[in-house]
Amino acid sequence: MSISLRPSQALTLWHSVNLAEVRDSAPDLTMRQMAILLTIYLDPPPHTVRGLAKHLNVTKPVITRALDTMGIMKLVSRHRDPRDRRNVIISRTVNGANYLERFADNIIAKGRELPH
Amino acid sequence: MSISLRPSQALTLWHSVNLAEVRDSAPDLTMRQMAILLTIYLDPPPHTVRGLAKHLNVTKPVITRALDTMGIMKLVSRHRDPRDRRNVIISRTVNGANYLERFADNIIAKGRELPH
DNA sequence: GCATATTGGTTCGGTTCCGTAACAGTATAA
DNA sequence: TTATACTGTTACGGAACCGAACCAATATGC
Repeated sequence: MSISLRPSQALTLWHSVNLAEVRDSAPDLTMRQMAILLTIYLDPPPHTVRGLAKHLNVTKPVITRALDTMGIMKLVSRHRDPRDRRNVIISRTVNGANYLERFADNIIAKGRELPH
Repeated sequence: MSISLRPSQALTLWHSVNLAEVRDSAPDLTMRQMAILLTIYLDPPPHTVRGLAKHLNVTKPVITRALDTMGIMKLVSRHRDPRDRRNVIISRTVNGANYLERFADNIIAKGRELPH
């Protein structure tokens, strides 16, 4: 069940969601941070630093720092892989799931309000 | 003709578009810059620095700096209002219209590919 | 055991962005 | 004319982010 948009609708949808994020100026996420968070929640685990870096086409420190920030926000959690202790497995949290649930609701609401 | 999305679809759509932006690492725009650009192209003119700052709930220098950057990228243009030379009128460019057209096409394509 | 490879993290100098405050130019009103 | 208000820009110190290079810990192959 794909969705069908006209160009002005696509831009208006993007604009509405974006504007809401910018306006309330809560400690919001960078585009990269958001991409990382969504990858963790939408793509099948396990997720590692190296894997995420390759997937997003960015360097490792970008992932490490983003995980630091989002870890403090309790949006993701990290722990060592017991089977190969070099790896760090990144996993979801209840808080992160709630955050994305609210974000999705926001997108849905803006989509519903789209003009002709 | 509003659109209807389920939460997983909303997040997948956002993720796909976001990921494409992050990946190609072209000199991409900040969330704020994107919000400004879309406001200029979607809301009726005229657009001023002060008006945009109020609309986005940010300070004036944020707008000035974003316009500097996007001016260099030729996405927007600035000129003094001849009727009140204190005002700066921000207007669209062909290059900016093309940029947003491609961006909209990207959103539409990702929406079309959405799974059930 | 020992050399090598792999993984995540940290350090470094540099760049960009931020908000506050001060500033220059323009309009308005007395 | 002169004082005041308004608009956009610039300075400034601080914070966040960037990629390259390096480091510590762990695994693998001989």
